[in-house]
Amino acid sequence: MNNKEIQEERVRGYFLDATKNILKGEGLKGISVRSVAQEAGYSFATLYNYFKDINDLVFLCVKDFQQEISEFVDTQSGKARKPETKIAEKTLAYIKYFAEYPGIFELFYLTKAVDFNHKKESMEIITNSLDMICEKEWKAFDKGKGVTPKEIDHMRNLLRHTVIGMMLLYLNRRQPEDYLEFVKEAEKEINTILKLH
Amino acid sequence: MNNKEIQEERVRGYFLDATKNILKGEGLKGISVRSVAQEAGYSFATLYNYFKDINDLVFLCVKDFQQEISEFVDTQSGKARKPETKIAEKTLAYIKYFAEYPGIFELFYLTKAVDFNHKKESMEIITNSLDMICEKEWKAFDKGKGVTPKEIDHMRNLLRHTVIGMMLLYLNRRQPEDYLEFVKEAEKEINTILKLH
DNA sequence: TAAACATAATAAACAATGTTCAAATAATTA
DNA sequence: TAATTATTTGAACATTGTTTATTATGTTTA
Repeated sequence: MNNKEIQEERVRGYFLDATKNILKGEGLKGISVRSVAQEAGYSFATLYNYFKDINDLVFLCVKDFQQEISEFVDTQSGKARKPETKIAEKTLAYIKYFAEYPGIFELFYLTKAVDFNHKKESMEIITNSLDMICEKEWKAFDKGKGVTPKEIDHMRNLLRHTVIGMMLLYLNRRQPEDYLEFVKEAEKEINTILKLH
Repeated sequence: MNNKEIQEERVRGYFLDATKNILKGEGLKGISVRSVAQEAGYSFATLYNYFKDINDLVFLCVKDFQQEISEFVDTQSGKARKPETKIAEKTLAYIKYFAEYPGIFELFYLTKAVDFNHKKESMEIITNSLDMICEKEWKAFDKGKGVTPKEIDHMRNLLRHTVIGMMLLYLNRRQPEDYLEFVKEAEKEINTILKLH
């Protein structure tokens, strides 16, 4: 990478950081060509020298956020016991992350697919987001006797759908209204799906 | 209701119908003050004589759509057998409705709560949408022996969350890509939750 | 009937948004 | 230093939601 590329990459980073800050704070409603550029310290027109459009910039954040979520989940979940228990812990941490940053949930799950245009990579990161977080544990679960791979596949799908549905209703429809109640309900549903008691 | 009120109600109806048509066709992206007014046959400014703003108008559609969904589900689901079977059938029909009209899913579940402003009624219709559709069957289920009310409550929550999560991923993230596969997966998850085999 | 009034519909105007492009500025090179 | 290249930017345009003053229409009253 030559000097020019290094410098370009730096400027791109300023815009990316600005976008991430706004998303974590105000969410998508705070994002505009002008607000991002101001936060980055450039004119709004400069943005178009480094990114195709504002969507392009927003969806480039997906990768970084998935990384951040992964790290957050690791700090939250305890030391290894049964894989199912670990999956339950990680999934709950996953939920708590999005409850803290609703703007990132919005970006991951509530933006329309058509806005992604040709950002197939970001799309796939999101689709597999939770599964990737628990990848190791699902594999370990698979090795343990008594559950067929098909059943595990089914559990993983069910878990993903339930978690996303719960978050959607809580973050977008205020149901349940109370955070603690939300977490309690989430624990209960996760445990049911994973057959933990 | 005097003549004036009747006529006002009629004009409101024209705008409402226009909005519903656009939502069923193009979805929220097709909605604008100008497009709705054009479809209704009025100037865009006229809209503000009858509705607070464009959001007001859009959220007034919720009630009508919930009614329409309810009727659709009734035509789709067969004659009564076990309540659980009926719930499964109705839930699948519910899913199929939204798969046909993604714009209405968008309106029901993907719009931000803050946009609802003071439209608490629309909000509650949505929150209880699926539960209302299957209300009778859940009650019948409750009367059948062998399942506690608490367990039923839990099943209802789990079903709601899973269904919404599935629809979100299919309609917003194209996962699974294929409609038939989506329906098959939905059936499987619904049956698991309702303990049907 | 004609003037005064009330109501309904609208056009004009404004602010905020995304985007493009030519001009201005900064950096590099001969 | 002058010329060239690269980067940054302001001006401009289209589209959006919303407000407000004006027009058009119908009704009431002197």
